[in-house]
Amino acid sequence: MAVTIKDVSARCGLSISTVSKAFNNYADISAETRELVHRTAREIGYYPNAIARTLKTNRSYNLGVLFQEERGTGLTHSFFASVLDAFKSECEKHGYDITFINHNIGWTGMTYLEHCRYRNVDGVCVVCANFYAAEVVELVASDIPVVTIDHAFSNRSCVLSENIEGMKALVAHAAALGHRRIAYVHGEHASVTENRITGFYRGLSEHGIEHVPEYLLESVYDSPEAGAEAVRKLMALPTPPTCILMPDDHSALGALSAAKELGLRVPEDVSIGGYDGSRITQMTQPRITTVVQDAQRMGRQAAIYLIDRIENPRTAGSEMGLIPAMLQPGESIGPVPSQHQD
Amino acid sequence: MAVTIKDVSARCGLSISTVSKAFNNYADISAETRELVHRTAREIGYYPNAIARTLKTNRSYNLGVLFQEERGTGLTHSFFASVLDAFKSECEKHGYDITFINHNIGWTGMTYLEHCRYRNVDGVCVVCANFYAAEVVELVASDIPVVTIDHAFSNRSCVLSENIEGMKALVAHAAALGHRRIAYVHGEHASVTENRITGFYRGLSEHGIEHVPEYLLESVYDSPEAGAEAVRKLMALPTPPTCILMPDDHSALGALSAAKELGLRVPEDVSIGGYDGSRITQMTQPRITTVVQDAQRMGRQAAIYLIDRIENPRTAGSEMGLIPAMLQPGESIGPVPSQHQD
DNA sequence: ATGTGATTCGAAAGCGATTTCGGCATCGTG
DNA sequence: CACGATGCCGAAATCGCTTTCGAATCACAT
Repeated sequence: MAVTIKDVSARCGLSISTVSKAFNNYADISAETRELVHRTAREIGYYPNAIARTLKTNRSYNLGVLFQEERGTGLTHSFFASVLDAFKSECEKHGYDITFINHNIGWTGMTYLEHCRYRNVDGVCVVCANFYAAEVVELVASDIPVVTIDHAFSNRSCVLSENIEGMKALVAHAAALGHRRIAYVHGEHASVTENRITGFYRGLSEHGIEHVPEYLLESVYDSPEAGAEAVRKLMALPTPPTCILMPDDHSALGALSAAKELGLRVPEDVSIGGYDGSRITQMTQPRITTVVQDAQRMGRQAAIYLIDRIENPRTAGSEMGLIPAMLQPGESIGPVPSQHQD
Repeated sequence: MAVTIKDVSARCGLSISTVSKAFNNYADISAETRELVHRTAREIGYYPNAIARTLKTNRSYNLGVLFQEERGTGLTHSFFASVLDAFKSECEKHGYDITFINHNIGWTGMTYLEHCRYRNVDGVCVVCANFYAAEVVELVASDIPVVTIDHAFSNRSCVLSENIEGMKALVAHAAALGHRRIAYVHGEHASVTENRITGFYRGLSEHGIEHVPEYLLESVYDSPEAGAEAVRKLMALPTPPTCILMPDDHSALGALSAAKELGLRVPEDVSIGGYDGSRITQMTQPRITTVVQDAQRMGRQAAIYLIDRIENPRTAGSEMGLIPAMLQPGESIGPVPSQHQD
């Protein structure tokens, strides 16, 4: 069915080896024969079969992408979808395809690492997984080139969003508008979360605001419902916060609707902050004040690091890309209500 | 580096063939040796290499996914991301991995079909492409099993959302609330669009509403900005509509903010309808009345059809899955304002 | 003993490519 | 004219696995 190298060799009366070498730009092929080979290849629609080539060369031009699976939201998470999209585009530019890595393929109980070997991927991008899981650690510690996003392993390349600075900027913005009772609803345990909490603390102290333990609440990323619940709890405190920073934009949406249920106007009665900078923040009323993470750049950078590591195993070291996050003021964080100023 | 079948054969003193046959459940292997092979395989961490197996059997257990690329929004489109997510999960259950198919891989100008052959995919799911493009037609007409989503080719399996019924239900909902000046802002040319327009017309006529040409406007899917612009145009008409149905939920968001800019309350002054049933519709104020498309089920069904076709090439015919869409009432479509009733 | 059938295993070819190494012209040079 | 150098190409091994077909063994009936 498919046209193979044999067809090309037969058609131009050359050996298989010669055709192969013509395709791989070997020096011992004359310009004319190289031209002949390429021409006839084009005529009969020949492309070297990636599978056969991989078997022989051990280079698949295929990259693995590891997405979290414990929670359902893999691809549907807009931030990670953007990262993946950019990663994919950049990979394609360099001739790499991508495949998802998982650990429940078929009946077999393959680990992530085993799945990678099974498919012969040249490298893996760990996008959003539980970085503390044994299986992930095993993969990262293996000889397969790895790049991680939003988590740093020693001796491996990674791309990080500037979470500390981003969070500090958000707190500074709120403080500049007079807020001193600032609450932070954070997501689950992860590097990202730790860094944002650090940024939150630093932001507070830089503006001489002392931290109230009740104002730090754990919630779940990307869950409007959990976000709404957190807001209800906070507003039920004896002295509720005047500004609530949420783990992400979807949670902020949940916060907005919780506020409405409570009869509170945003930002007149309470201010709400988001994180991520997803498109929806610009379409809500009020527009959500958020911190934009440059997902496109993160995905692109990850691809560049990974491919560099694959193609230049000696020279390429483990790089760490810090991608700046930018405050995007909306209307959901406003001046502190006067009766609340202290 | 990697452990091969040879290692297993050496370790248990059996030939390579025997090990292979033990793994593939051949009948001429005794229960004891089969057990021995599996045990030692487990001990030294052996998994058959997918690449080598593919080369020999011409079955890659790899499925291609074709996403639109002309516009940037591939993975970031929430509806398609959901479809893909479900497709992926179902495939993994059956032991298939998935790879993205595109036509600008590296420097080579491969067509979609060539890319599929290059990677030896067992089948392809065309999710959101320009179904009229020559390249796509070529792929669909080839011998590679194909399933399409939201577009039907003769003699190929497909999964369709019930767009006509969905749209009719939406119109009926608006009509029941007294609306007779109903506008429809539709997306670009595509089967989906045609069907929804058909549903729109039918809905109107079923309720004895005559169609006003100015009330049918073309916009772009998933573009709040374009949606907002369409709303501005509609509301500038001599007799503006009382209810505007948008191509999707994101566009509906754009419509909401356009209405706000115009000083119109939703739904008191004008009603807005969405489509898709994405999560955000439940978190806006007002909540958006929309039609839920069961993206999960669509993706799952596509995977089932495709794998069936691959694994049972004789018996499996070309199936057509119609997935019902369901009206999800929110608050953005309300009763017609009294001064507008005619 | 011999033949028969069932059971279990191994040798070897081959999937489509890459890559080493050697062969054969051709050519310049002493 | 001989000889080594150079340029160009092909034979064959190989990657890790599947699968056909024949061989070996054993039991059992003849």
